[in-house]
Amino acid sequence: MAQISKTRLSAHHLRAFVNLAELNSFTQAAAASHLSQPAFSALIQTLEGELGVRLFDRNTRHVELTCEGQEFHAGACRILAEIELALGMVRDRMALRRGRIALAVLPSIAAGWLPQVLANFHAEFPEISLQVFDLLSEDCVEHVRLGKADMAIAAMSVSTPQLRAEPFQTDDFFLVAREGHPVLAVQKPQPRDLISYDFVHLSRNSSVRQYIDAATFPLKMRTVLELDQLASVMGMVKAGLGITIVPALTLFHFQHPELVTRPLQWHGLKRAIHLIRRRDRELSVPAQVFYQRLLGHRQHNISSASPVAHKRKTNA
Amino acid sequence: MAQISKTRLSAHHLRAFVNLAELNSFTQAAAASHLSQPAFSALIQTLEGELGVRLFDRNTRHVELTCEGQEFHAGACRILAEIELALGMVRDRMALRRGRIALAVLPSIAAGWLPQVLANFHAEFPEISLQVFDLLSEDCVEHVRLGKADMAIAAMSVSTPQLRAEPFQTDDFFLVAREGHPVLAVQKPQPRDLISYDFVHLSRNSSVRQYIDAATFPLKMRTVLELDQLASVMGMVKAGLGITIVPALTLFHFQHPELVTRPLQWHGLKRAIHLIRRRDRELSVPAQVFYQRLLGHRQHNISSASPVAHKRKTNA
DNA sequence: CGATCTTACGGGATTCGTAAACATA
DNA sequence: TATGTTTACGAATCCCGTAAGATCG
Repeated sequence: MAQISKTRLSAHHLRAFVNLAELNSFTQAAAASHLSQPAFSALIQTLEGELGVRLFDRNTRHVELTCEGQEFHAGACRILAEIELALGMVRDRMALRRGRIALAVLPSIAAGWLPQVLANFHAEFPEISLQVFDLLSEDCVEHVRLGKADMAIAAMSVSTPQLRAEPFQTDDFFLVAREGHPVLAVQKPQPRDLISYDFVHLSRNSSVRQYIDAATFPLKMRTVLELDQLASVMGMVKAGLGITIVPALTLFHFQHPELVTRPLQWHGLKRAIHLIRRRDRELSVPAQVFYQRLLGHRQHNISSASPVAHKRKTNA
Repeated sequence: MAQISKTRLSAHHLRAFVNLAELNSFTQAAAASHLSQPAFSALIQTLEGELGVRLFDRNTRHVELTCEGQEFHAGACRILAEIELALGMVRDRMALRRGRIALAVLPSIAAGWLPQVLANFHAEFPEISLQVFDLLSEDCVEHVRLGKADMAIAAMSVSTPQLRAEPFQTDDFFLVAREGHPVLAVQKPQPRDLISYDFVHLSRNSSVRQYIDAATFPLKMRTVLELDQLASVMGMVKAGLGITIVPALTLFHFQHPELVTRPLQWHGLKRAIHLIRRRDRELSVPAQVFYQRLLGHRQHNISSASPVAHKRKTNA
């Protein structure tokens, strides 16, 4: 019914009505409604006018619900309850007592520093359900584009009408070799220092590999093996099949007594990790808060978290 | 919570919000809400301000609910539904105050069980004025067709574009004879057991008579007298001029110590009483309530009310 | 007469519509 | 550029509080 749009019916009216129905006194109900008594009286009259029914039988000594008033009282209580409920749910969301966050992140991040951030967040807001998609960069972005994830952390930048990327952290590359490998004798190895050694690489379509190929161009590495999984690469390097180059964020794969890592400072060999969001969609309240937590952890990640874990080894 | 009294939340706001949530366009939703578009825009902003959450992600090309907005949408719909409900109930109750019901019913019903139903209804809703037309079935239907009556209870079924009939109750036929009449010696009289006795009948154009003639075909009754009024038939039977057959609903005419009634179970000898209404016109609220009362009384009428009243006599 | 509801009236906030500015595909 | 949203602003309305009036026990 279009009736309702016409009906100037507010929660205020309903609360006042219920107060009067339960207190049976204009004076008391007015006080309970934080209104002057005449204003309250007018309000009840307005309500009766809107409904077209007299809701109270009243004189100066007695106030009592009419038949229609009783009928409406039940309805008014239910309406107010529904309002409380709806408002409560919204408030809960704002207070982070409800909600859901979906993230799409690189596997290296999902397995690296993210768990700690998630754990902290979950400890603080246990009612927020969390979902993580660990995907390669392209798929991360796609998840955001399709709305499956609120935001993504990926090793690429996107700037489209739909998506917005902001720099989040940078990721330096490290040389990894088996302990005692001759390449470790070189203090600050450059591309030309490495071409004589056998390499174990990630497969040619990985973004990491493309960074490396670009940075060493036009030199050719001696690739003895290409693999898809970093864990496999680690095994091969440990077995002495060759050396490899990987980003800092993946170094946790290579934490092993027999392996040594060395930072590489080659021109252009630096991954840019971006935080990607949709332009047209505001982050949900929980996601906004989580986003702040992410930014708070960023500093640690770049300079300390991963590299620190290996300082021990690189200096060894 | 005192929160609500503070919250300036009206049905107007909710309806506007729901319109926008469902139309996904400020312009269209503003029209649907009978507001100018800027006013509508401001209204949504007010609502968002009240709740403290952004409810819509929007730009000039796209409007879409946020996560929190979806949550609130469900709540808003429920609230509006409750409002509709409460308003409807009040309006219904109001209608019951100053209403009017017009019925067209068979004389046998008007004099039989209807008075009790009317009396109960009138006690419950004294402000409703009642009108009863006691007419033969055809005229009952005609009164409904012409709008003179809200509904009819008649011994016929009609199914036209205008009228709708629904089965209401069935009406068995009874043999009536003066006490000591030889026909009473027969236990379960069939048509052939009756043709040797004199009959007092209703006139040939009455629907009751047509039922009887059809059920006894091709046998011929020995009709000594035809009358228009059941009361007259009763007098004749009591005087010993003959026996007769009448529907159960009319038996109250024959409650007399000198008369005996016997149920007849002949094939096809059973009146179907229908409740007839116009298809194009919804029953008024009072009429709807009365209709419910009718249905409530129906069971009694069929199996107990009339027959029970005569069990005493038939067993005598 | 006294407690309580209703009416009268002025100030202040809210809401509306028109017109112009702004944004995005 | 064209469509659609937001901002600006004046006018009408609504709402509230104070003060006076009316009513019933």
